Amino acid sequence: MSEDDIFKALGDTTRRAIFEKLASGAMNASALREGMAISQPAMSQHLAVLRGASLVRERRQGRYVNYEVDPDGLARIAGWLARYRTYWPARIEALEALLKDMDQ
Amino acid sequence: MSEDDIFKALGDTTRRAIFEKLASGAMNASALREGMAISQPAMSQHLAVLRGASLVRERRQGRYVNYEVDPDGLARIAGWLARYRTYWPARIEALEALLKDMDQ
DNA sequence: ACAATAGATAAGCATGGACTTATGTGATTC
DNA sequence: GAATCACATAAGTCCATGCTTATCTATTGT
Repeated sequence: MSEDDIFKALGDTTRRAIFEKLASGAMNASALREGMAISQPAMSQHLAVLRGASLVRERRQGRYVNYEVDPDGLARIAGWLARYRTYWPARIEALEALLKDMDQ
Repeated sequence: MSEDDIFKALGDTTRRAIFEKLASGAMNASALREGMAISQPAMSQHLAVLRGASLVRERRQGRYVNYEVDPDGLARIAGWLARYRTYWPARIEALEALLKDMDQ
């Protein structure tokens, strides 16, 4: 798991779509494929890449493999982003505040 | 400028290094090359990619071109990241707090 | 034990991306 | 105005990557 792995993993639209789907709830590879014109091996390969970037983690459940968001990858991005905080525009601060409100 | 462009741009170690250098202060392409085993055309091409991702912007100054961090790209990443706030571990919140302290 | 199902892996192919050398363009200096 | 300098662009090469089809492994159900 490196910043290279993470950004490369997210540099693919399909993978970001998969990640987004997982963010709305853990599910197995077959469930992920539903409504996504993507072959079984392709999905498997994408998940492997996301796993290698610590953006996703798996949990075996019988013959199913349940996938879920791995906070580690997200944390790493946040860490990277934080280094450039000096350049964050006011708009981001506003967004942050908004999100903080929404949480409550 | 799309999320694809941004993540793809950052998926390259050399480009992240260039970006990091620029984050420590605006400079022209030649200055950027100093201490970085990279050819002039390669640098120019990397800068073009970073520009295309709104991570960097240029300002012509005579025959020099001064490059600087463009907050737009960073804002876009922050926005993307914010969508998955639910999964941010406590550690990030701590980091955020720390950075907020350091600002003062 | 056997068939079916969920998923991973292998191998091949086609495209994309990072580099190279060579050349072009626009500003500066003598 | 000719040489020089800062940078961009063109064209070619090589490796990475995302897909495909085919096959393998592991678990479940009958």
